Amino acid sequence: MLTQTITRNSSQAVRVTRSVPANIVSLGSSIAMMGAVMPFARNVEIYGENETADYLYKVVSGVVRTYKLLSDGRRQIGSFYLPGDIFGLEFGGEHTSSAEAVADSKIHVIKRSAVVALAGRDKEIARQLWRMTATELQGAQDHIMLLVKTAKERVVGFLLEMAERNLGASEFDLPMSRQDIADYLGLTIETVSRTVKQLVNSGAIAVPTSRHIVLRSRGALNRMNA
Amino acid sequence: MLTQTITRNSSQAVRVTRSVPANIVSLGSSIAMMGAVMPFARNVEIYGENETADYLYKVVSGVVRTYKLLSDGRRQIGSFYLPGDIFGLEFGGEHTSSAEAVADSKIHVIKRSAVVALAGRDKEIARQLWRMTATELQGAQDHIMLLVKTAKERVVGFLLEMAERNLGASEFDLPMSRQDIADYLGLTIETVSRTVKQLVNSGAIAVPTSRHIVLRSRGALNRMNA
DNA sequence: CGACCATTTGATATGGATCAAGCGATGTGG
DNA sequence: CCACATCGCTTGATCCATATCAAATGGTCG
Repeated sequence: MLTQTITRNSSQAVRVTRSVPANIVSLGSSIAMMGAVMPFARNVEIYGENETADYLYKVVSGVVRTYKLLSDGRRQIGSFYLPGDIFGLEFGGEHTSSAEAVADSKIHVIKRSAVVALAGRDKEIARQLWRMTATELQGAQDHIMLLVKTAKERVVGFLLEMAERNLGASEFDLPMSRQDIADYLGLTIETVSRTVKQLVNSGAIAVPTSRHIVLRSRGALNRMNA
Repeated sequence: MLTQTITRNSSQAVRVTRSVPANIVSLGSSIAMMGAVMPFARNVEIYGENETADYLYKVVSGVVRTYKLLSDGRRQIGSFYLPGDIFGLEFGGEHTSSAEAVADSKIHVIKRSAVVALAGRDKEIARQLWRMTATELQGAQDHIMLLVKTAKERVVGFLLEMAERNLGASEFDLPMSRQDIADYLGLTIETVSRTVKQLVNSGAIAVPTSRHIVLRSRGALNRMNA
């Protein structure tokens, strides 16, 4: 089912932690000054499930997917992370999913211990760590709702979600493959492909190239979204 | 599909907050001394989706389900909460699901503001709030993995989860109906019923009464769990 | 006892998976 | 720079797991 390079990228982030003023309020901005930016090529693993979570990550450019495998090889993608998104934050010491670059990406890598230490001193940072986990939870709950819907509803839900992530644009590129979409939605690529075609035929969307989506009728899409 | 009493329980928790020593370490125990225990009858709503999250809750006895409804009435149960479990904690101000008593239950109700205030003073409490959210996240991720499996795998997964929650006992009562199980697993009650029957026929479990489960072969069950 | 609700069982329908092939774009080696 | 191999996506034919529709059974409570 999957054909992916499992080449392990073994280079490590160079530690560039600087002394950080105590009144930092935004985790995102404090992250910007801690750690280093690393490039990851398409399909390269960023971390593996059950590995020690020594770092957290912020997408600078590109896209990342997190996923879990079932024993028989079925893959379930948990989330896609776009530029600006932070991922890999765990409460416990281990990653609960694997992470890979969907496309060539630049990722800010920050030592977890540095952030946790910062949170110990700065209540606001601690609060933001909590909020990030809460946001992830919200996303997982939305994902659950997606997975109990029909194929058409799942695809529509996915496209609307991607549109939102693109600031509500009604035209955008999909950075991930049909297989990625299928594994995110719990469908097969054939079903994704056929469902997209249906949406095109109904005039709700246009797909000038397979990776480019144009939302033609939000109304129709929202109605199909249950 | 659903037949449930939507009687709103309008009584409010009496505030019984006492002054709490600053060195409290366990959120669970601090909760035990804040707020009041309230009874909720079977199928009575504890809170509704989008309501202001003024309280959080700890199950003293009985069982609670949280759920969301799709516009057409399909219900997805997010979690079941058993005695000792805390639920209803939100990072933001609103509940993201509704909550109902599955059976007659006693619930400890705590003012959220009291806990948040406590967390502002006590770093350890703040950390526990974060951990609770992380635990919820973990549960939601496990739920996602359940929802992409076959019907048999879902039912087996559910039974193993319930066994774990009963301290690993290989014999336990199900406090919830087949409809609740179906709505948790994203299946119909007929499929749940038939799948359970299959497991009985294969000798993996016994079901002396519909609400009582005996795990006969963990090995077989684990093998079926993918 | 009788009514009601939960669960099971049976018959049939169907959405999405599977199996198989074709097509178009992309990149690579000669 | 072309030719061919490869990869990602689509399309078609068929199958099957689960839903749906319908009815019977069982359990519980007034």
